[in-house]
Amino acid sequence: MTLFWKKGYHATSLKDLEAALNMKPGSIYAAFSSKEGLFLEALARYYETSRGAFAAEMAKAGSPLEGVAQHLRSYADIPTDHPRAQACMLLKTLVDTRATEPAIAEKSREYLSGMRDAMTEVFERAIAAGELPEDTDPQRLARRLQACIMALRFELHQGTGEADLSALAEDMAQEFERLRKVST
Amino acid sequence: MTLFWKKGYHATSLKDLEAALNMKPGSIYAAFSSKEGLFLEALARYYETSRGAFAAEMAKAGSPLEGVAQHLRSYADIPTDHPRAQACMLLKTLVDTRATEPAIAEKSREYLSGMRDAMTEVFERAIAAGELPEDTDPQRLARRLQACIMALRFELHQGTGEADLSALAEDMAQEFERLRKVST
DNA sequence: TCGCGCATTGAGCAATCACTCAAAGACACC
DNA sequence: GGTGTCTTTGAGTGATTGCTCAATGCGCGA
Repeated sequence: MTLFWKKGYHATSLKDLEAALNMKPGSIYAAFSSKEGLFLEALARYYETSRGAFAAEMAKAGSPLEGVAQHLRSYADIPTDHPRAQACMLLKTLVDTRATEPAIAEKSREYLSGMRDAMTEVFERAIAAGELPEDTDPQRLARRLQACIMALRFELHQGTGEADLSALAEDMAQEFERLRKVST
Repeated sequence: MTLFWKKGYHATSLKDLEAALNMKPGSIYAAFSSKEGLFLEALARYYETSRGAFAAEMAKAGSPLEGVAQHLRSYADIPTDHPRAQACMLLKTLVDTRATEPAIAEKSREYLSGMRDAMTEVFERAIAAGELPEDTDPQRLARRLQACIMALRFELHQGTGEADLSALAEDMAQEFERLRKVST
């Protein structure tokens, strides 16, 4: 997964995979049936761990909106040489495969939508808890949050310095905090 | 340029390029010396026309901040089947080549920084015109604007429907309009 | 110890990759 | 028409691609 994430589907060769998995081609094909099959399993693993980690982070937070703001700010703390300091694998994959590998691209879209669902739930909880007004559209906010996360991760990918990155994360976090209903 | 933009550096083969340019391999190498050379020229063209178009759009707008908001909203009007209805070529390139083609990745970063400079100028004009407070940081706003544009274009890439897209663009546009200094 | 079922091996497949170069063609000037 | 210069041509280069399969190794019950 790490290798595919770093190099992308097209730029990763079977030679690379043999070395990374310490398996010979025959074994790889016995287990995954094709490069595409192996990639799809790596992508599924990425999706599941990402979604799980997001849910866990939200559960730990003091409130839904606090969790969102905290999550956005957390991207500023990732060191530039960390393996997570690059674009979201779902974004990379969709960009890499949309024109050439429709099956993989479709899965990416599906997973992106799944992540958005997890975000929608957070905003629904915020509404239920009275943190956001009743007439808030949670799906719309989820898309906005996802847009922020994609952009932040792409900044990581670019290698943007910590100061600029935390300024951007701060702006985004405040954008969501400003939505908080003034307690009545 | 269109072909490279659509398929990316790795997924575009010389065969594809021969067909698109209607040139035989020999002529291509006489003119561009390598696939990388040809790609870099395509990327330079993308950068120059993008930057030019952005500057022209800003010049036409009633005020700097109006221009920014209008530009963001304009992404919602791009039809899904349009060639521009995909991620920014600079983003795609950086994502595609960071791990494998350092020279190309570096050029992408340079161009992204150049685009950000153009955006910084717009916010500087907004400050000079009294549209934004004197203590505003134009570079910080530029990075925020670029983040929004990257995210919007990636939504286009995903194939997000017009309704969701214009809702997102609207949220982003208002975010910048809200910065406007209340006239004193 | 033997035989059986299953996983692993890695040389090698056809296809494709980016790229080269000797030969033919195109064009301007006299 | 002839000559010199520059461009275009496309078959062919070796390397690499994703992938196959007969041969071998291994673990386990009898």
